[in-house]
Amino acid sequence: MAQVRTRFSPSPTGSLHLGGAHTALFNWLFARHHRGVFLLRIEDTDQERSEERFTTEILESLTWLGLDWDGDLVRQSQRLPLYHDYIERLLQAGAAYCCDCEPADLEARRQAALAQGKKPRYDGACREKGLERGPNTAVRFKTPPTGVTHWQDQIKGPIAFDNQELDDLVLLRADGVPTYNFAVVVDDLTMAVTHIIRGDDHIPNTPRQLLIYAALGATPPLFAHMPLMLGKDRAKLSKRHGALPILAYRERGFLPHTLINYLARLGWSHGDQEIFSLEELVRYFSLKHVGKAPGIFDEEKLLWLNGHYLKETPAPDLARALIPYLAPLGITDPDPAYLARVVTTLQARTKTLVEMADAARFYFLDPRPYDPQAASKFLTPENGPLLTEIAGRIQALPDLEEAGLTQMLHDLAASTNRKLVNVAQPLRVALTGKTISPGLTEIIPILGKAEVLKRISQALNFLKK
RNA sequence: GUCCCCAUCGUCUAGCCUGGUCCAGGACACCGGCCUUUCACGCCGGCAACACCGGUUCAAAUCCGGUUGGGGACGCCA
Repeated sequence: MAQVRTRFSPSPTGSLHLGGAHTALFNWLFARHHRGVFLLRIEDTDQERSEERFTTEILESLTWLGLDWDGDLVRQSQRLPLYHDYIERLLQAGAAYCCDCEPADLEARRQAALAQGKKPRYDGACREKGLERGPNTAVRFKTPPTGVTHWQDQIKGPIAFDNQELDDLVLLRADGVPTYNFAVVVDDLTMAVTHIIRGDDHIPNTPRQLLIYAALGATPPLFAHMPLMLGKDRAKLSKRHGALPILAYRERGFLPHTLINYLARLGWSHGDQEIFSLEELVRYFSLKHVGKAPGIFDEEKLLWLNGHYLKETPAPDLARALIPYLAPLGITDPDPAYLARVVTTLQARTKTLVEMADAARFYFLDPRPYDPQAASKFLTPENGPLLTEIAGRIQALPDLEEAGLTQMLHDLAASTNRKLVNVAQPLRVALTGKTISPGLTEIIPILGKAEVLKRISQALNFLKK
């Protein structure tokens, strides 16, 4: 087989969402698996709704996910002469014709048909008029009235449409801008795309595109329609399901590989395996194991995966990734070595980088003001002597080894006739301001003796009031 | 409405092509328990599905047909 060439072709009318990233990923994986080429094309023929800021955001999203594309970015808006060239060919061949029907009329006829329960389709009014190109004429495709258009879908299997179900679609608008179905064919043809992997909401477009390839005398690429990603209510994923732009997941503290792993496993599988490195995904990916049924996006599982990768990522790497999330809390320029130690204590306890940053707060900032509930329960006058005693013992410790600290806490519990938890909690609140934190014997060595003693004395001050 | 696609635990899925090894396996979530200085992690255990009806066959989650259900598409949007 010739070299595999796939493409991702978003339209810059909005942010890149999960669904788009899903298709982009499958195209990328397929191309990389076959050591082929992955192209990126911006479908900006809708001049009304396309915006440059969305193109920028889409590129940033793909880059963040690590989905790198080959060659230059292609923009449909810069290929107008090419489309006109192909329109001429179709017109010459008698496979297309000009149409001067009023858009408003067409819309009215469409609504009327729909209201009568009929399939809304263009009636071919201008088909035999022999109109010339003019300022108000669009160009339509002359769809064969009979016959069947079919293809072997690489995911769904054989699919067939009766040509009579298809109407004469507009190829070129009156303003000279091509429509989606036409531009896509010209682009995929000229970019030599071999496999079109896209959402199965494009299935109805496929016979139309196939017919255009045929009219052009070209061999069409292979088509693979992947199942759609649905929201909790089983409808196409959209904002109301909380489907956020890809970059919003970055803001919420997800690791890019979490998204990659999650998206890969939605609609595709490799036996029972859930966790995949990028290399494994590239190695194992195959259209053969892409399922046909739509999948529902499950944020719980995404969180679980992120928690998993938070545990797996080496602390120094994670520390670097955490820095941007610390800044909003007022923690800037943290010492890398210190931060890496901090991260080690938080990896198994948080599910996002945002949570981790929040949990890391006390390592850098004054634990005061204390959590009111925690303080009223544990920073009580009767715990004063206990805290004083703890301070004394820590002061006396030659070093802050975990084993020694554990021993000290147990000894103290025994000698003061308390349960260990009743020794630990007051100290925890004194050091962190909260009742929930990493283990005390992990925290103390990181904060260091001086800081620990300072925080205990601050707590003693507090409870005297 | 018409056309098209789809159908295994609540969710993601394995198995289906090449029927028997499946009274259906894994994961998330959930529920117990263990561990434990808090919270997590981890470990152990549990709950839970082949949409329905027919057919083919010695045998069907697996093949065929229909029904039902869900989704998608019907633009001078992509």
